Order: sequence, then structure tokens, then C-alpha cells
Amino acid sequence: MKILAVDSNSIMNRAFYGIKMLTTKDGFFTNAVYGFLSILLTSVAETKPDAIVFAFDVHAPTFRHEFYKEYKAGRHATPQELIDQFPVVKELLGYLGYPVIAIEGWEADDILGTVSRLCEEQGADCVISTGDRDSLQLIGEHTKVRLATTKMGAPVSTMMDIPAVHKKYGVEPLELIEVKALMGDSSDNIPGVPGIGEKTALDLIQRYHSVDYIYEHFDELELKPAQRKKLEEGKDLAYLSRRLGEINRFAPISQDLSDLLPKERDEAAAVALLTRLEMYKMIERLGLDPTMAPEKTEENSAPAREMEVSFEPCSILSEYCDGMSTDVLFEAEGDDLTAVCLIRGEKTVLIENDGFFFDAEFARFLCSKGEKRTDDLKFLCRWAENHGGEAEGFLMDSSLAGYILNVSGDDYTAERLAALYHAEKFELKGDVDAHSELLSKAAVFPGLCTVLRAELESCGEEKILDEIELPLAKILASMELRGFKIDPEGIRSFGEELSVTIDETQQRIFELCGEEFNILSPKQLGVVLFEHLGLPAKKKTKSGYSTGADVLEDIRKYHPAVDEILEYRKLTKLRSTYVDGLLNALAPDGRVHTRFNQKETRTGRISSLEPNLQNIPIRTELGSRMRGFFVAKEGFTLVDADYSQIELRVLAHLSGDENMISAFTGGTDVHTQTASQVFGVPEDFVTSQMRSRAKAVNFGIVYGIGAWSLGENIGVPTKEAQQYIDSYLSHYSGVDRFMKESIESAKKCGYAVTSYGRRRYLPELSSSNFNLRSFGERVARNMPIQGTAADIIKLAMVRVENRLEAEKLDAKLIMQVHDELIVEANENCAQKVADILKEEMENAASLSVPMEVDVGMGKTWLLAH
DNA sequence: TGATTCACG
DNA sequence: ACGTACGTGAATCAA
Repeated sequence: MKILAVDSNSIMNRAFYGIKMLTTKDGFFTNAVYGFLSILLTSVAETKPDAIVFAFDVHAPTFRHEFYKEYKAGRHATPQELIDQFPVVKELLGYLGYPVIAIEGWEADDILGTVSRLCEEQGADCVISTGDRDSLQLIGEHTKVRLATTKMGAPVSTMMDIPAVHKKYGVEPLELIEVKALMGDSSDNIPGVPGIGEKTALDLIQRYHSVDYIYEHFDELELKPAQRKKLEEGKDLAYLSRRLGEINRFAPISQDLSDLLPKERDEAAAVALLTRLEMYKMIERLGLDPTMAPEKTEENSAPAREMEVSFEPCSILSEYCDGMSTDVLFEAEGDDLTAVCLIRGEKTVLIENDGFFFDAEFARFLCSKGEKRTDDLKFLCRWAENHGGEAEGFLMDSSLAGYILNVSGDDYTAERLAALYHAEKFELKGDVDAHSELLSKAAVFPGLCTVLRAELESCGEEKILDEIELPLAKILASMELRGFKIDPEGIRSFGEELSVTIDETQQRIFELCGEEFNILSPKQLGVVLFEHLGLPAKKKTKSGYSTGADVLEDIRKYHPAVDEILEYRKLTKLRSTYVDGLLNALAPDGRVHTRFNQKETRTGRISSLEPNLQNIPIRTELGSRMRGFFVAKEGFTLVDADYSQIELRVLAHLSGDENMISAFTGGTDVHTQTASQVFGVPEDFVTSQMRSRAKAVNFGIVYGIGAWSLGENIGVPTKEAQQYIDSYLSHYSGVDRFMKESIESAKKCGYAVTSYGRRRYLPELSSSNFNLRSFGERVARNMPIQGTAADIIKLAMVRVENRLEAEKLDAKLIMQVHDELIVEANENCAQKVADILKEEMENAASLSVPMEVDVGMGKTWLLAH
């Protein structure tokens, strides 16, 4: 008898994070279910078991030991999308006839351990399928572990048995418990002995075999003094970890292995469920008969509330201008509306655009008093403004609410959100044949708004919607319509200039390399540089040589072609992305109208697309010439205002570090001040190199620095970079504390948060994958800083727009670049606008350091900045 | 479509 | 022993 025992939670986790988001049409996430079944099918094909048993953790917290709780506390930030998939998998496995075991108070590990113990005792074979190395301690004569891992992004499985453990770790499987007791396991929050890593732990256990032996014969052991000290101090932790790390193999399950044999399948139910999950291929892969799907049975849930739907002529719109609360949904083609749907209580009306009175009537409705809700406010604001009005009274945008509730999502349509947040659904009655997408949205929309508002309140995020994002949506709509004037002739001649240089550079490269090839093809370039010319390569990327700028920078001294290639890349980038890209995006009004995405970034920033005006060159002289082609219209001036060091100021504020706060209240430049602290010299003695290194450290701190990367970045050895960091953190100990607390708090809550309460969930923090977890920790440090800065400038935009409006100035906000705002102002009020920008931006938030704003004016962006 | 590269804050 | 700084969007190549 051979038994496959599945660590279901571990496999579900791996499947969830390993497979990109996959959902059914109505928004239910299915990726973990899909991945789980795929892994199951391959492991069954590989092991050919007689029986399969699925062990689950009970989702209410369960503890292997009394004191497990406190260590486990930081772990569960399991996203709702994954949690929702567990019952589905369990249900399906039930239909497939497999035993599913989940016992209150016991971990899945314990169940696997017990099954494998029974197998060992009864001479059956056991294969444990898991993604967690924890289970390796269970390996024995009859027990193997099939470990699912990821290598270079591709799923790989390794079969581990006793010899494999010997080979890899040099210890017995059971001794892995002892190893873990010493080294700990951060993904399981097992502390281990501080200062003892994997290397040392393995070495000690290879020699002494157990924690007990080590401490019982402590004085006789050959140990380095430092090790002896660490072990001595960590004795309690070692024993605690020893208890935490051992899997309990006596869970209360049936002793009779034949109970695990599969029961009869309920094929019809399984097919029905998979059909609902829209996994049609999976039905066949599981050997089920797709024709078994039963006809739809009566839903036995509570009867849905009914909503009456009727088609109405445009004339009815005037009735909706009565100031009563209305939900507004629409169907659009480009910038035009084709139909709208207005919901009040249990009555929905559908109105098609008749091409005559619709626009005027609907505009009048949008501008009328009365509370309204919609699912895309920015669109409606833009439409209203296009039709000579201003949208009024919008208190909800479901997509913005969805974004605020989970900034990491990628689909904020009402249907998806309704499924995700289990919104109440209306049953539609009446004219429901046409506009089905619009109507299915209408069926969930009122319920969705209710549940989103409740969710926001329970997360303390309602102010972010009401005071930041909703007002901002209207401003962004206006900015998109206003656009930015460009000088197409200037750009064209710049482009011709570039083309000449590009041709010359290309010729020189071909001559220097002795052959003609596509310089922009990393593949061809790699062959020429590293094979034909024999330059030293770093095999970096999956698909061959890396030819990134940092790599080329290292080898430019070996061959003159390298510099030319870097130059060629810069020039072609300028031409294709900026010259061609911008001319392409030029609208008939002589302006480019970027679109702002308000629901994209994980930190709360906005992004700009088609074209992206937030990455117009400035760092090189040649590139910055592009900014000279962004101009003010006749009789106007650009007023450009940017925050100085806003992220570092936010850091000073959030950390409360006195030293850093005083760096911003004194007169000197912050990087110079940092250099003086880090290098321990008076400010007057700070060289420009010291300043630029200190600047890199400041940036690095904000990004969640590592010594290696800092070293790479500023060209010093890792060790030296580490010294800079250490010195920085000891001088700015408040920052050190703040960073540690940020991670701590994110682990505890499952999210990082800005000072306005905007959250970013970080399931990565509980990943067992080192890289992923480290990434989560860096994000936990960065998000509060970048996100708070993003919140501040959004508030500043609202203030600036209101102020310009209130003072009736002939000046409009047209652009935002993260810490910079641009206003196109009539020359007669430019100075006034400059003063307003400075005042409103500097007072948008009150930090424990002053916020400084630099303002410039000019005919072009280049001159104004 | 995904990977690579590079422009910005 | 691992890989190696946060957040974006666009163009291009290669499969």
C-alpha cells in the first residue's frame, strides 16, 4: 500500500503565489485551486498511490504548543482571495472521494507526521507532498517527501529520501529538528540561537547529533569561544525552538490506513463545481465525464431582492434632477456615452443615447444637486466638463474604494468587487434583454456601495476616499482635458538632429565591431560583445548575457565600442520614446493629453500614461532638451513648484529622529549634513564625493537598503558600504528604530500603512521564500514614506485647485510628477500663482519639519523647473 | 506575451 | 547560502 499525503495549506500557498491571478467571470479567484489540482495531478502521475489523504490546517488559529501563539502571531496575513479558495478545494476533494483531514488544535504538519508514522509502523509507503522543508524531518525507511519548489520561475519538484537528506545536509532526517532548534526558521517564527546560522548549526549537529548532547556535554565540546558564548546565552531559546520545531506525530486520526482509501466519486457534483469554476479542461484532466453536469438545481439561498428595470426616453432625465440620491452607471464608446443606467431604490432605468437630447439632459442631471454614486468618477467628470458642466454630488466611486481597500489589485470593476466583498445582489425584473453588462453591474452596484463603505470604515480608510481620492478624481479629469502644449516643430528638428547622430554612431559601432548587427537586440549584442570581441561577461539573465547599462559600464574600458553602444541606446531611446512618442500623442489642439491612472500604484502615487509625462528626461543635458518643447500657450507662463526632499522630510517626521529633524531645521543641505554625520567630519570638510555617497545612503535608507546594493551603487566594497549604513543608523537611531518598527508592525497587521491610513497588504512577509520575504520587508519600510509623500501631494493638489478656483485666477493645474506640480498661468497672474502654489503645498500637511517648496516660472518646462 | 532596457520621482 | 534598493510606463526583441 502506498499513500500520498498532501500538505494542502502549503501546496495551496505555493499555487496561489506561483500562478498569476486567475478568476471566473464574476470575479471569484481560482488560481490556487487550479495550481493545487495541477500539482496534485503531476504528483499522482509520479507516485501512483493507492490512497491520497489531504491534510489542512483549521483556519481558526491552531497551535502546536501552548506558547506557539506568540511566535505564530506575526504570520497570518493570508489574503482573502486565498482564504476564499480553501472551502472550494475541500468541497471538490470531497466529491472526488478523497479523505480530507483538518482537526481543531492540530496543524497539517502534525497530521502528515501521524500518517507517516502509521505507515512506518505498518510497513506501508508514504509520500508527503509539500512545499515546506519542515516536513523533511518526517523522512524514514517508508517515508519520502516530494518537495515542490520554484527554480528560475519554473515549478520543479524534488523527491527527498534518507540518502538525499544525508547528501544534502549530512545528518539524519530526525536530526533536522535539532538543526532547526539552533538556526531557527524565520518563516515559522522559530527563534533559534541568535548568531547561529545554517552552516554552524549543521556542523554542530553533524558532530554532536542533538541539542541535548551539546548542552549535557557542554564543557567537553570543541567550540570556538564565540560559538560557545552564543550557545551558552541561547540555551533557553534552543530548547524552546527544539520543542517548536518538532512535528507532533500523534494526532487523533484513525489508526486504520485502509480508511484512507478513496471512496466513490460524486462525479456529477465535481463536474458541476468545476464548471462553476470555469475549469473545463480540468474536468477531463481529472478523468471526469463532462456530460455528467446536472441541470441547474434550484438555488436554496434566500430569495434575492428584486429590482425593476425599464427602458426610458431621454426626457425622463429631467425627473432625476430633483436632488434625490441616484446611482449612475454607464456604457461608453471612447469619450462618448452610449447608454446610462440610473438606479434609485429598487427601480432601475435604462436610457440610451438618442444622439439628440441625451447629452444636454444627462449633463444637466450630472450637474444637478443630489447625492450620486458611480463606478468611474473620473470618466464622468471628464464627460461633464466636455459637455460644459461640472459633475456634482458624487459620494462614492466603487473602483476608487476598491483600490483603496486593496492597492495591489488589478481589476476594480463592480462585478469583481461585488464577488470579492460578497455584495448583496438584486434579481432583475423587466426589460433585461439589452445592455446585459450594464445591467449585471446594476444588479450588484447598490449592495456593493454599501459593503465598500462599511469596509472602508472598518479599516479607517473612509477619509482617504472622501477627502483625497474623490476630489482628486475631478481634478485629474480636468488636467487630462487641459493637456500640455508642446512645440512639435522643435521636437521634429530635434528628432532629425538625433537621427543624424544615430546614423553616425551606428556606423562607428559597426566599424569598431567589424560586423553589422541589430544593436538594440540584447541577444545579438551579447554575441558580438562577449563572443566575437571576447569581452568579460556576467551571465546574468535567464536568456543569456546581460547587456544592461551597469554591465556595459564595467567593460567600457576594454573596448571603445562599448561607449558608443551606450550612446546609441540613449539616442534611440530619446528618438523612439520621446520624439516619436510625443509627436504621436499630439492632439489636434496642439497639446498632449496624458491620462492619469489613479488606481495603479501600490503606494498611492498616481501614474501617467499614453503618453507618460512623468518620465520626460532631465538628468542628462541632451535629454533635458526635451523639456524645452513643453511650453505655455500664448500669453501664459508655466509655474513649476516642487517639494524639496519630501521623502526624507516625511522620514524625519515619521521616525521622530531628533537628529534628522534638526537636519531640516538648520540652513545646510541635508545630504551634506548626513555626510558630516556618517563620515564624522565637520560640515565644512565634507567633499563632494562624501556628499554624493551620503546622498546615496539617504536614498538607500528610504528604499530599504542592503549593503551590497549600496556598494554597487556608489562603487565601494560591500564592507565599506555596511560601515556607512551602520554609522548612519547609529547617528540616526530614531530612523533605525522606525524601520524596525515598520517591519514589526507590518508583520503583525499584515499591511504597511501611511500616516493617512492608506494600507498596502504584504502577504510576502509570511512567505517562506527568503527573497520574497526580504522584498516584503523592504516594502514595509518604503511604503509608509513614499505613500505618505504621495498622500501629501494629492492633498496639495486639492488645495491648489480650490484656491485657484476661489481666487478666480486664469491659471490651471496641468501636470503632477510625484513631488512637482505645474500650473499654466496667465502672465498677468503668474507671480500670484507662484505664491499660492508655495503656500498651499507647504501647508498641505503639518510635519515636525518644515516642508519646503521651490517655485520657478518660465515659458518652457525646462526654464520653469 | 514576457523579458530586457531605460526614462522619471 | 541566498540575491541583492522603492515606485512607475514605453519601446523593442524574440518566441
